[in-house]
Amino acid sequence: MSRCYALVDCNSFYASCERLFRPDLRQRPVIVLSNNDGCVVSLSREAKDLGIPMGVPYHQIRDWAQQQGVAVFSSNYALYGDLSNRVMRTLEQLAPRIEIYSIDEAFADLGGMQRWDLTQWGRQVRQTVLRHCGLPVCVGIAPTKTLAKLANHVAKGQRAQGGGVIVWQQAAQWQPQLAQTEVEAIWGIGRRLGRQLRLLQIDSAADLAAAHLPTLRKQFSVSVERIARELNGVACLGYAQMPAARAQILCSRSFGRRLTQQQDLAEALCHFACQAAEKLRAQQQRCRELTIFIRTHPFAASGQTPRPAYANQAAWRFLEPTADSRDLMQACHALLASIWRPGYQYLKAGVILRDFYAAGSFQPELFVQAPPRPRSAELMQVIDRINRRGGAPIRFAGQGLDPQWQMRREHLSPAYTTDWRQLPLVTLGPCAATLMRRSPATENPVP
DNA sequence: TCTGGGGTCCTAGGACCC
DNA sequence: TCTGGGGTCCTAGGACCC
Repeated sequence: MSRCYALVDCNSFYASCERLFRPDLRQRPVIVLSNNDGCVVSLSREAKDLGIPMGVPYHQIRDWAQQQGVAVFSSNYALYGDLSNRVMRTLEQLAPRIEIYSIDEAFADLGGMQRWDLTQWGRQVRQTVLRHCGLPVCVGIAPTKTLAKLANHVAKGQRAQGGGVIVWQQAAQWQPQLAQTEVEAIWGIGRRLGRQLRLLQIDSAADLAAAHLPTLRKQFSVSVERIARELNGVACLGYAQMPAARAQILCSRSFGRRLTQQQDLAEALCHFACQAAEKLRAQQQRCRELTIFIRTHPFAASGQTPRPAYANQAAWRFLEPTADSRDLMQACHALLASIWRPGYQYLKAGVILRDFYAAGSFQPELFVQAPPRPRSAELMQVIDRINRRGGAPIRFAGQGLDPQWQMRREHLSPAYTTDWRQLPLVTLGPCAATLMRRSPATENPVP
């Protein structure tokens, strides 16, 4: 049976989320910043039209953006994560099965639905998600994931004409588009590969589709060969309904300000370790390896006022797999002591967990068994349950009481959908409903 | 002063084994 | 004249994605 994939992708996802509870921003340019208010990572249509580039450091455009009346937001992952869930639950009702690919997009498996009016199906998806979640999406449908991605990209460009849905079932439908698509615009071809492909006169998606497959594999990799096949309608990328358990878990942050004390770094690392442990337990696993890394500013040595730069990492192997936050924190302390160097201004640190085992699946060596922590699993379970409920979380003293490394989020919007205290208020006027929200500072409703 | 965080997949090369 | 070869496993690093 031939395959058929739909890619459903939210338009300007973070910016759209911010706008959802701020109808006053509906026609205004909106941008969302990365952690620490570093770079621009999401732009509304109006902000793109102003020419703000994706990924630009915010400080480079701050004053200008203010003059242009751009609404600026810090990343609010509590809000985006919750709205993403609502979108995915909605899609599950509209498709036989979906594969969640990222926070704002999902593939739907439409195999067996080829005789349907797929354009009509795509329109229904757009309408339903808009009605249930208030978020605009575009839909691309094609026989392979790579083509569905491209169809979605085209649909985004055409949505002004009332479209937003592109369906390709025959090669004649997608071939004209391949000729117009730059090779770097293909899913899986980045800047580096693009440059190398262009050296071989492969400039467009059509060129890649027509390229000699064994040469592609030899000169690049099997991944590039697969992309070329997919552009010809031959599905190489399978469908994964269940998200595979993560093979590694990484928790890291750039700090809101530089850290110079070992104790502050230790607290940050312990905090990341506890976050990572929570994710590990959520996927019912234990890990045998923990890596920490610390580093100064990457541009420290080359900046205007050069500072000494330092980066290092170290790994710990547990005798037996563990998911106990206390084991991970102990390892963090030991590892930090081995790579800590005084006299540097540290900007970033992180914890990586690897080498996972399901509980009970590990054969310990006969004579080297770690002394078990009594009732470890039960304790962690209770902590996770309490922390999932929201409100004040349970934390370990090692995470610190007054973190010195909190990130900068000067433009954070309320947690409209995940915190009772920040719920938006709606007051009904004589003619129209006006959306209100509480000001966190005063608890008074403000428009 | 100011440049994110969290992932995956693939390959090359070294260690080790028989 | 001339030092085996083939296989597996692991890790580091590169490239990509959102």
